[in-house]
Amino acid sequence: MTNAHDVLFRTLSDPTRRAIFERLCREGEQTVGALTAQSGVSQPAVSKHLGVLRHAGLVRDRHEGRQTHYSAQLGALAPLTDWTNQMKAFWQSRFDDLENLLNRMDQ
Amino acid sequence: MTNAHDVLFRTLSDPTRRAIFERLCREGEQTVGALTAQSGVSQPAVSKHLGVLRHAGLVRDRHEGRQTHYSAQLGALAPLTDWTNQMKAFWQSRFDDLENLLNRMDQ
DNA sequence: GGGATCGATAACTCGGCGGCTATTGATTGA
DNA sequence: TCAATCAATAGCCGCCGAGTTATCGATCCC
Repeated sequence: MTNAHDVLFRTLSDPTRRAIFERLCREGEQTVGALTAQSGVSQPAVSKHLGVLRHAGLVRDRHEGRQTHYSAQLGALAPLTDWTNQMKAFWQSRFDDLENLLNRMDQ
Repeated sequence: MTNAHDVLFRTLSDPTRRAIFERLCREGEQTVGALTAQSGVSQPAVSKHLGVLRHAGLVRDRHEGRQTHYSAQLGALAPLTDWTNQMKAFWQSRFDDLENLLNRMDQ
C-alpha cells in the first residue's frame, strides 16, 4: 500500500534531509564532504540522508575517484505537484457539483 | 527554525493522516465517526490526527451538538506548492547561469 | 433524571528513525 | 609502499510519534 506519495512526503519530512536537498537545488552538484560541512550533523548521518533521497529518486550520485558527487533530480517532485493538484481538483469538483445543484434548483 | 514547510511535510508524511485529509478533500465535510469508520484505526487515533491537521491549518472543525464536523482547508497547501516552485526556480536559475556562460563563450 | 452516544483527553506501550562513534574499502599522493 | 583522505556501512542508543485502552464531558433521547 506504500505509493510514491508516501515515499516523497516521508523523505522530505525531515528538516535536515530536506535542507540537503534544497542545497543541491540551489547550488547544484555537491560532494558528501561539502554537504557535511554545512549540515550540522556527522558525515555518516549525511550519507544516510543521501541514501534515503536517492531511494526516493530525488538525487543522483556520480562517483569520481574517492569522492561522490550528488545532484538533485527535480523530476522526482512531480508526484508531489500531482497530488496537490489532485486535492484541488477534488475540491473544485465538489464545488462544481454544488454549482450544478444550485443551477437545477434555480430552474 | 521550524517553518511552515516543516509543519506541512511532517503533517502529511503519515499515510493514515494524509488519507483522512484526502477523504475530506474528496467527499467534503465529515464527522469524526464517519472518518473513523473508514480509517482502520481507533477513534482516539483519528481525533489525534485531526488535531495535528487542524494545527497545520489543513482542516477546520465545526461543532454541532455532540458531533464535530471537519472540512479540508486547501489554502493551507500553498506553502507546499510555493516550496516546489522555489526548488524548480533554483534549478532553472542555475540553468540560466550556465546558458549565460555558454553564450559568453560563444562570442 | 438516566442511559446511550459522540468526541476529546489521559496514560501507556512500542517500533522506527535520526543521531552518534567506530570501522572498512577505496583512492590518492608522498 | 604506506599514510591520509573520502564516503559507506555496522552497530548502538535515545527519543518521538502513532497506536492502543480507559475515561471524562457533553449532548441527545426516552
